[in-house]
Amino acid sequence: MNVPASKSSSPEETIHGHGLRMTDQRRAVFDVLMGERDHPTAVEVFTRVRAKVPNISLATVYNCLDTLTACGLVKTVAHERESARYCPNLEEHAHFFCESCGTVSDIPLRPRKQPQDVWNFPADFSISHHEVSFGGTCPKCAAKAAKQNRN
Amino acid sequence: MNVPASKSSSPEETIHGHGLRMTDQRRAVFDVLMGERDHPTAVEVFTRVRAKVPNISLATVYNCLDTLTACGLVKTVAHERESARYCPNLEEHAHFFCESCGTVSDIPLRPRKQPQDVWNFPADFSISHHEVSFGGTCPKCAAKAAKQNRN
DNA sequence: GCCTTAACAAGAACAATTCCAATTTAGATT
DNA sequence: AATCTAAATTGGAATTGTTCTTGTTAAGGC
Repeated sequence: MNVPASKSSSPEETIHGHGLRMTDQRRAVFDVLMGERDHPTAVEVFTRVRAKVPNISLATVYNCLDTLTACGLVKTVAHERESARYCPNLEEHAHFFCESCGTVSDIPLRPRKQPQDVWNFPADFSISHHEVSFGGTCPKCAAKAAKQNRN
Repeated sequence: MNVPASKSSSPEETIHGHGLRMTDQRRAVFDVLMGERDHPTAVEVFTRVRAKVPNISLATVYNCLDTLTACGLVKTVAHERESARYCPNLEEHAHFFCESCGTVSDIPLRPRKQPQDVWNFPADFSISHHEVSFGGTCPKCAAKAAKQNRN
């Protein structure tokens, strides 16, 4: 269960490639994530999906998120033990959490760079994945704060 | 509550500098973390501390860990929504989680390097902190696996 | 159209952490 | 040294986010 979803194939194909079915619920959960790419929590996905699939249960949302993640269509984002968030951006990237407004932004990796350029791994560590999250103030909130201070 | 503990001063001084007291419990929790620097969870700290302070409660361990963290004597380590771990290494560093044996290793930042060298932040993001965690196989487990494969 | 298995729904269970109210303690003040 | 006050600790209850369980529904191959 670690086959990356090739960007060309549809989510249906990817899911079928894992021997699983594309159901209304999975489709709706995926569409919600693709529709508003703001890194919602499971509960946020749940409330949004209900607009389309009114009888879906929270357990099913969790199941769908898990299977989408297992198929490599979605990434799970963890930050400081807050509730998990979900992200359909499959490019390598880090996350920035604005402490003032709570928004989460994707931060792309620079081309041809890798974490080992900055962190000094003793020899023979074999890295299979990394999760990088930043906290601070986003440009919007920084601007707002600057305006306040001017008065 | 964001004054870094200067390395020269004792934990007592640092705690007093925050207007707080050094109690037996806080001392014991701190000593446990300094004694075996393996990134224990709160419950692991709890069981270890009980050897010294048999009546300490788990709630107090959580309280102590919080105050030590607030005073900058200890860092909280989060990884993929597992239980929090605690670390008395105040140098800037990332963490490596071995998926095979579960050990956590500190990975130092290279001198004069910073995360922005690798991740491409749009202008005006003001970063106040970052948390970086890697998953993979540690040298010990890699060696073990290689040995197995040789047979 | 039937049958097997995957997927779903609803709620119970769970684990980690936080909260709360009552008691104890540290240490400043007399 | 006794007293006082705020801070710290305790134990248990409560909360939160997530997973598990059991019965029901629905796909898709035959």
